[in-house]
Amino acid sequence: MTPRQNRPTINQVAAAAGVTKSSVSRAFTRPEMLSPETVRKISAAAERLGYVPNHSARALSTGRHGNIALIVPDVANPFFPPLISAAQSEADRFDYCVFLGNSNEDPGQEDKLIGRFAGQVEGFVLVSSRLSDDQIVEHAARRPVVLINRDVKGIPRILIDSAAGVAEAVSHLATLGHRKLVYVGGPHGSWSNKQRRIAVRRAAKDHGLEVAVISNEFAAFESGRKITAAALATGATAAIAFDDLTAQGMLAELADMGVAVPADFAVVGCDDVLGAATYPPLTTVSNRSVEAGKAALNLLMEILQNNAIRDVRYVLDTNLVIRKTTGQVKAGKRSEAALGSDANRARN
Amino acid sequence: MTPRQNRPTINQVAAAAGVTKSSVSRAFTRPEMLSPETVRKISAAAERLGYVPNHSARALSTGRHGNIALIVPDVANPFFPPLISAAQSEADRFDYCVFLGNSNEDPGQEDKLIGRFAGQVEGFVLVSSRLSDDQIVEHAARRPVVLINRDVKGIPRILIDSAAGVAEAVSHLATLGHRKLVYVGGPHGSWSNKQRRIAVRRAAKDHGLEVAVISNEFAAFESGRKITAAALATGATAAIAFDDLTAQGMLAELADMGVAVPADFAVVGCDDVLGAATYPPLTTVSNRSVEAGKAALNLLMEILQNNAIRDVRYVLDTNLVIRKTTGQVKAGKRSEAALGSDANRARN
DNA sequence: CCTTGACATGCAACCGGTTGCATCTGATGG
DNA sequence: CCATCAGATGCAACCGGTTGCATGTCAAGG
Repeated sequence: MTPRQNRPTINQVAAAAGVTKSSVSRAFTRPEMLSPETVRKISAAAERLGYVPNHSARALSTGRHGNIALIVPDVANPFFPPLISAAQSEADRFDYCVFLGNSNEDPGQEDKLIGRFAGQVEGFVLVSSRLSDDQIVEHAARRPVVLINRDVKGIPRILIDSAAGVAEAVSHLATLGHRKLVYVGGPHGSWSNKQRRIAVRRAAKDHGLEVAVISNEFAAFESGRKITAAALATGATAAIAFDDLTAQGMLAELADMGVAVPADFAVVGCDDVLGAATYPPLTTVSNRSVEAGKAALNLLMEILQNNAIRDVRYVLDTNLVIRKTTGQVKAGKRSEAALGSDANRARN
Repeated sequence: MTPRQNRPTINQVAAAAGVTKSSVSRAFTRPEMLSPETVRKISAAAERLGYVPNHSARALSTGRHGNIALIVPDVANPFFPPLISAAQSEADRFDYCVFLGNSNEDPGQEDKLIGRFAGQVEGFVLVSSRLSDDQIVEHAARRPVVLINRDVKGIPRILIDSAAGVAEAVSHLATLGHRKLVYVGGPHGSWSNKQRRIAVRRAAKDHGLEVAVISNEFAAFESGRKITAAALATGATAAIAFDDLTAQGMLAELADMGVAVPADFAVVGCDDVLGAATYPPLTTVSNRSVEAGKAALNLLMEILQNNAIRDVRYVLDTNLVIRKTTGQVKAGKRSEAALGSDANRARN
């Protein structure tokens, strides 16, 4: 019933080469233990038969699977694919296979996926995990875990520090004459969101700017559109959005409303996932997701090799990429900042 | 040395429940063979110990891994993530884990990935595979394979028929008064590219339009920009691009060149991956990638269950989504069509 | 020439499940 | 009351590798 393909086994190779299976096994894993001639003989036989070691059998006896799992909240969010791709290329260098999990922003789903993968991976990379700190610690106790954009003490983590870029954005807007900003937030469980919100507040304070905060659970084009009216109602003359998608949605909505960007309202995105592909090209905070993916994988590999978890906290800096959605405030706009702040739904 | 976690094994559960491991095994796989009371006893013991069956051990003895592999040419191309996400959700329903492979448009890499995965998956979904037909047939002989956007006889396949949408686009452009079109191509090995090119040619013939074809190996924003001058030089008044990314690049370049869209030049994309997010919002051919991903997975699951490969060829229709990058040809433009066709680099 | 030890290879147990067959029990029917 | 049989459970082999230890060989050293 089971559609077992008749792939040759180690025994068949052994028979063909006139040795025992121990030698065949060693020819593949520790050839230096064998005489060169034996290795050659075995390789030839293996080649001839088309032998490929059985992954499950090997995993069963060694406990190492040669697999890792990468879990992201939303594959379709353009922030993640380049990261996924980079992580995968790195894994490839180490001959590891990558399971991809899509938690769909749902902690329950994320937890379930981890459970499903747990039996056949050596470690996890959790990107922008939506789990609680406790859950993460618990999982990390079982298997090596590396986090990206999540700051949990004791768990190795790669953090993209958008704070620096966001601060630059605020400073840039201040220089352009803006007096009141609105920060349009992102998902609740997101470490990046919290970090950006705090960075906006702090930098604004340094520059003596007013800040309104609007929360917006789902980061996407459509929700960016929806939130735009509320953003305008705060009386701010510029918005810093949680991410480029949100910003892009705002641009579309602003265009439909006849609000000129950047003349009447400035917009800054975050993560630079759209490049110069928006209209007008979006001023945004740079993105280090490729490096983050690469670094996370290398870190995980190192941990797996040394079998020792170091408390690493690796921070990647960002900076502002100025394009065309920010500009000098119009003369009349500054005074309006004082009005209409009742639409704020500030969170801390 | 091996960091084997001390997860409880079937033997420990057996001991705790006072039965043999056969019964524990059956309690999980064929509970109807056991008395309800025994099942209850075993479940309780398993629960208490936190027992989870070992995936590798199970795979070793049954030959089924509960894994499948999904291979795409470029994770970062926005066409694929929604498909990946959809396939994953479906896999989840069947308790399957998904390996993701990124071939980076390279047949060699794709082949290598398949080899790496082969030992631990029950089947493959190859999306827009860049392998040769022979290679695909060869792999399909070993493991069940389902193709998306690749038409190989005898291999189950899901095809997104953009031909219908493309034909609609040509007809739409003809109605608007265009007399000469240019098709801006995509990757060589791409079935979709071939299909679209043929569809453009055929529909253009039906409507008595002239067609130039420009090839453009890598489908992306930047290459879309680069190809724009050549596209204009053909003397066409409208372009149909292999995909939205290419079209978006063309829009950016046209804007920089001061060519008004759609007044001076019309652009049609393909795959509708950008939604209304370009400026102007892009007229494009609809996309069925989510359905394709879902269908491919269900097909694969069916094949795995029935252990019989049917020669399925499942076609998903598309249609034109008219937005703002196509419009009536300006009076003076029609006559220009006859000129400047020396820049054509037509391929068949 | 015998001892010693390094090196190459074989032996057999083990990893953690699954499964065909044997065994045991108790109920059913003649 | 015994033969029969179905249902529940145990036994042991097997899946395909890895690895600690034993064995065998051969060259160098005393």
